[in-house]
Amino acid sequence: MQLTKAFEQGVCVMAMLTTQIPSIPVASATIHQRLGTSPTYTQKIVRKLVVSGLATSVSGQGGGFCLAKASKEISCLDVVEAIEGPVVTFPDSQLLHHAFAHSNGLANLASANSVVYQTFAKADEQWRKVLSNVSIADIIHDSLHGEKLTFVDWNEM
Amino acid sequence: MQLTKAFEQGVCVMAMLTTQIPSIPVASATIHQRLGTSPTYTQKIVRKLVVSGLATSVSGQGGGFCLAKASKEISCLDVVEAIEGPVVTFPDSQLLHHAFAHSNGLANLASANSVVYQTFAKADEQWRKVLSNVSIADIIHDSLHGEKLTFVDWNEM
DNA sequence: GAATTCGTACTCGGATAGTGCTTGTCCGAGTCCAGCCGG
DNA sequence: CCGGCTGGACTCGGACAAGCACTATCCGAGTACGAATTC
Repeated sequence: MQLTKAFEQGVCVMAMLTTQIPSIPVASATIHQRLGTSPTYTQKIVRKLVVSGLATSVSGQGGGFCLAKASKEISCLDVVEAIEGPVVTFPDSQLLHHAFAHSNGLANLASANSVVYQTFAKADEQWRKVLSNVSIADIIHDSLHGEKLTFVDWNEM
Repeated sequence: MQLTKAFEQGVCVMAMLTTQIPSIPVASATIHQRLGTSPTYTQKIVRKLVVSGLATSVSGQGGGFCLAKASKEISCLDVVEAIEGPVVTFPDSQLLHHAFAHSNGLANLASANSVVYQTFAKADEQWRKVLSNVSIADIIHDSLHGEKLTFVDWNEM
């Protein structure tokens, strides 16, 4: 069970936007060139960040993408859910319910379905909790090992 | 991000084995008929439970599968890892590292890779912790709503 | 009547299709900016 | 001057193709048990 690689790209994009000089948007071309990824696919991923309200887009010449809010206001979980949608690990196709609904004597086993569902819901909740307590700013800060953050213009590099 | 449907089948199998009269193995045919799933694929899933030490197999006529140990000694996490293998949610293909390793001034951003990795490792750990505290016996018990567990022979039903 | 053979029922495990989601491409449409006119 | 055209650079967003992991099938091999066979 893994997140998709699209999420990994999403994290990279957020890192670029965070370290970008705030007044200058990062162009789509700049992003996929730096990441070495597919131009159009990466564009779609960035678009998800925009739709989720983590980034803003600027059309036209000199356009691109900017961070929508302070990086300390954006958690890892926000990025996960922007790219992957809501996280529900138990693939509830009601198999337990269907398997045991018509069994003599043990028909109550059918309700194991919701018991399992709720157990995984709790586990998911804990997973989300950890990620919601770590912001993009925290990630950047911890990466720099005390070095001071300097904004750059990725378009120029 | 979801577990596979194979896992859901695995849970159903464990539920059957737990409620089966301990001295009689459950035949492979019995399992896939009750679940309404693919015979051969379900067989492969059960096999994974055997390899992981959650179930035992009996060859030959009258053969089938039994629980390898008491159901209260088997956690949800055991079943997850038997079917899915170890759970690592961050798909670490070193994209962050490669993207920023050769950037002027911000090369330290490359180490964000391991920071993110460890963040997700913590989240995964919490997820596992919840599941390891819930046993198959707990699931069965909570499903029965106070009704007493009666063992049956699924082969006969 | 006991050992051997045989048949049946079952699991083991690899090779190999089918399917659906992730990944990637293409293209038309919309938007913004800058420079070029014409009044 | 300055207001409106025009072209280029860019994002928007859907339709569609490719790749890969999950799902599913098939088949040969191994194993246990019981019944028939043989001496």
